[in-house]
Amino acid sequence: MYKYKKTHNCGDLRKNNVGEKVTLTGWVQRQRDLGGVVFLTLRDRSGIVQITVDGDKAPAEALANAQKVRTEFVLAVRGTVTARPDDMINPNMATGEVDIAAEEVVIINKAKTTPFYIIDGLDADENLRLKYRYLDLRRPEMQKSLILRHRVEKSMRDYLDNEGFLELETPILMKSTPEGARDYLVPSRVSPGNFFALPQSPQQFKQLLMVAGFEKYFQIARCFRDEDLRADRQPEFTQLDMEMSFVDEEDIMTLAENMMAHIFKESLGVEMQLPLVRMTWQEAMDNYGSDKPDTRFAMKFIDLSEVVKDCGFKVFKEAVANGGVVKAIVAKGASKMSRRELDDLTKFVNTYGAKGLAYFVVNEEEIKSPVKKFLSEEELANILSTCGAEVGDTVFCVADKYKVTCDSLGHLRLELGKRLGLIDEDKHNFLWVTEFPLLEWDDETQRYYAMHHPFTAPLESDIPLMANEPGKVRARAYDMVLNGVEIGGGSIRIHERDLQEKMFALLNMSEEEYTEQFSCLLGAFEYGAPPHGGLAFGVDRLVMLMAKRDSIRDVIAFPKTQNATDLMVEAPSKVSQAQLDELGLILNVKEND
RNA sequence: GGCGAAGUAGUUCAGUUGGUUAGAAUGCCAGCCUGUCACGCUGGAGGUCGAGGGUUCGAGCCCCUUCUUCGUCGCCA
Repeated sequence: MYKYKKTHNCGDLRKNNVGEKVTLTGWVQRQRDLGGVVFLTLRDRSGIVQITVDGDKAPAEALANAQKVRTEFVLAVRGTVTARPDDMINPNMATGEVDIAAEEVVIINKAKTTPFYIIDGLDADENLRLKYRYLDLRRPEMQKSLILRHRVEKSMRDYLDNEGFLELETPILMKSTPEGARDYLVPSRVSPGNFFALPQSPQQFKQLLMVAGFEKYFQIARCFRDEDLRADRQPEFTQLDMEMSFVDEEDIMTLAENMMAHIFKESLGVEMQLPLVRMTWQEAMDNYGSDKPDTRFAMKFIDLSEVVKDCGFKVFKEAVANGGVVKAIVAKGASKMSRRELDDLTKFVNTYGAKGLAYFVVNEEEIKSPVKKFLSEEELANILSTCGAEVGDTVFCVADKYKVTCDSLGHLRLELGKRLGLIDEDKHNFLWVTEFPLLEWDDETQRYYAMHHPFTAPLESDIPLMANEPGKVRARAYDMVLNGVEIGGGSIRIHERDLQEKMFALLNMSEEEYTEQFSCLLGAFEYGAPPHGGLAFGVDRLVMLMAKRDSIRDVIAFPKTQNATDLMVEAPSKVSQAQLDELGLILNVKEND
C-alpha cells in the first residue's frame, strides 16, 4: 500500500473526529507562517481543513518542512484531530471546528506558482483557464460541478437499469449523411478517398437495435457536430440516448419524467411535481414566441392583429394585410426605462429580423410612444385595454410575419425578464412541448426540412395532409424544457418502409438519394420492425442548469474554445506528410502570411 | 461569414487631451514574527502595453491589418 495512504478526507473532519490519529494527503491552499507556528490549509476533493504545526509540540522537522511549503505543494500530513477553542472556530469553513495538530509533514511534490488562483469565483481569462485546465479543475466549484455530473449520470444508469434498459454501445466511426448538421469526417486509410463520419447522434443505430429486438436501449453517448459554438453548444457533447419498442408518446414521456424526478431527487435532493405541464408547439409559439418557453415568469404574448388590422398605423395594418401578425407583451413597471434603453431594445429585436419595435410607455399623465401620432385616441385606448396595460407599464409590439414576430418578441420577452428581475433563479420549471410541425419550409432552398429528423412519425390523423398540405402535418414529437432550455427531445419513429419513403420524398430526396443514404434502415424496416420511439437528453445542458452555471464548458472537464480548439493539448494540429500520404490526402489550404 | 466586448507586471485591473522613468492591489522572493484563518510588519524583484505596420518631434492612448478569448446573429435535421 502507498506509504502515505490517507485515512480521512480533508473536508469530512468534524468535531466527532477529535482525538483521532489521521493521515491526510492533498494540495496546500495556503500557508501562514507566524514564526514559531505554521498554519496550513490542505485541500482535497472533499474540502479544506487547517493543519497546525506548533513549534513547541511538533518535531523540528515538521516545522522546518511546513515553513518550506508553498501554495499548491502536494503534502502528506500525519497528526491528531483537535477541537478548536470556542473563540477560534472558523464559521466560514465546514471543518472550522477542528484543527489537525501535525506530527509529520511530508512534501511529496513541489509546485510552481500557478498562473491563476485556485479559488472559487475566479474571474481569470478563459484563455488561461483552458490552457491550464488541470489547474482550473482543482477549483472547488469546478470539482463540485463534475462530481454533480457523475451523480447525474449514475442516477440515469441506475434508473434505466432498474427499468430493464440495456446500455449498448454504437459505433463512433459511421457513415456521413449530408442532411442536418455538418459532419466531422475521418479519412479511411484502408479505403483511400473514403471517409467515416462521427455520429451527430446514434439515431439510426438505436432504431436498428429496436429492429434487432432489444426493446429498451440507452447509452450515454458522445455526439459530434461541426457547427459554430455557443455558451451552450460544443462540437462534441453528451446525450443520454434512449429508445423503446411497443410504446407510444405517453409511455415515453411518463418514463422520461419519472427518470428526471429520480435524477433531481438523487443528485440535488429536489422533489419534482409530476406529471409535467404539457403545451403544444402552437400554444408555446402563440404565447411565448418560443418552442422552449421559460415559464418562470408570465409576460405572455397578446395578439393585437384583430384590434389593429384597420388602424391608422400603416406598419400594423400592412403586417396583418400581408398575412403577418401584430403581437404585444406588457412589461410591468418598465415605464422608467430611458430612451437609450428603449433604443437598445429596438436594436435587440433587429437582430432577430424584426424591422422595428413599437412601444407605449404608460405614465400617470400621458402615453409616450413614437407611433402615437398615427393612431386615433380610440385606437390607442383599444390597444392598451386589450393588453391590460396599467400606469407604470410599457407595452412592446412587433408587427411582422408570424415567425419573425414570435422569434423577436420571444427573445425580447426573455431579455425583459432578465432586466426587470422577473426570473426566480431557484425555480425548476419543467414542461413538455408536443405536436411539433413535422416539416419546416425553407425559403432559400425552396423546400421542406424535417424539423426534428426525417425518421419522426407524423400524427396518424395528419397523414392525409402529407399529400397536399405537408406544412400542416404535426409530428409525434416532444421536447422536455427546463427553464427555457431544451434539455431533451424525441419522437415516435416511422417503422414502415412506405411511410418512411413518403417522408423522404417530402424532403425533396429522390429514390436514388434516399436509397444511397438510408438503404440499411429502409431494408431493416422490411424484416419486422416493431413500432418504436425514444428520446435524447442533453447531459451537458442538464448538468449546467442543475449546477446553475452559464456555460456548458463549466460542466465539461476538457471543453473546446469558440474556434473548436483545445488550448490545453493544442488540438487540432498539423500532421506529417507521411500521414497524409498514407491517407491519400492532398491539402489545399490558404495559409495566412 | 456578420455584429459586439476584451487583450497593459505571474494574476485582476487603472492609465486623463498623444508628453518625464507605465501605476495599484494581490501574488512572488528575502528577512522578522508562537494562534493565524484573505495573518501581520519591513524590504526587494517583476512589463515585447497580444502581434505587425502607419501617422507624429513623441503612441499603452490615434489609424490600418492581424491573432487570441468571450457573447451573439446566421448556422446547429
